[in-house]
Amino acid sequence: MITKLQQHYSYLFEENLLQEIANVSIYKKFKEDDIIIDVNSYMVAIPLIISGAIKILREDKDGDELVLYYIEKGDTCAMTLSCCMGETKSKIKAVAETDGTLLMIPKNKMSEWLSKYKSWQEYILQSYHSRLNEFIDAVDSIAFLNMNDRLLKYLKDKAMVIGNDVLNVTHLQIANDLHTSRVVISRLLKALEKQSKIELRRNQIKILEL
DNA sequence: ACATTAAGTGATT
DNA sequence: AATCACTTAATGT
Repeated sequence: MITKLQQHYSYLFEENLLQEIANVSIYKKFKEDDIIIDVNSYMVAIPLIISGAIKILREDKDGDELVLYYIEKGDTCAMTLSCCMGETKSKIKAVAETDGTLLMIPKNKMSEWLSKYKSWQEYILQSYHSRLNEFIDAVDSIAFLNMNDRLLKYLKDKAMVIGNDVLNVTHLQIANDLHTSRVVISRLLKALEKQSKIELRRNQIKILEL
């Protein structure tokens, strides 16, 4: 496992820290659509993603969802970090976008390393920084962008995290992620197809140019 | 052949 | 942009 760590994280962390991570963390595999973190769950460990992608979404009391952003290898979940610090419940839900693997780091270690390792401290800070930016983007797209632009961003993000421009999703799934109705998505997608930006098939969308 | 699910469309608010 | 009502197309049993 230490070798896998070195492959993906050696550019981020010093050798001692890598070794310590390897010693205390738990290696986990996850499959597409697995729920990594659910709302209102207490965090006992923070995830460090080795491979695959996870989407972070907000869920209201009716179970309506809204995708905030994606995290990939080398990322961690800033929400979890803040939950670990404050002993609060998770306010978000994390669902696996693809199959992948991650490390769970016990939360007591995470604060211990903050003072012990400079690289860890920088990583956590930088992680907060980038998540906050993505969060602002998400807010922007809801507040200022029309549905068409949100859909474009969604398709782009999705293609990027799975590293493929053929997406296997239904219009209904997209509608749920963007918190709108299927009919709206179908119409917008149809319009995009007419502009030769995408190609539509059942359960599949191929991205030509965005 | 029939049922189910995904997608397309016009009309209305 | 959302909702309704309805049609059409694809897919599974």
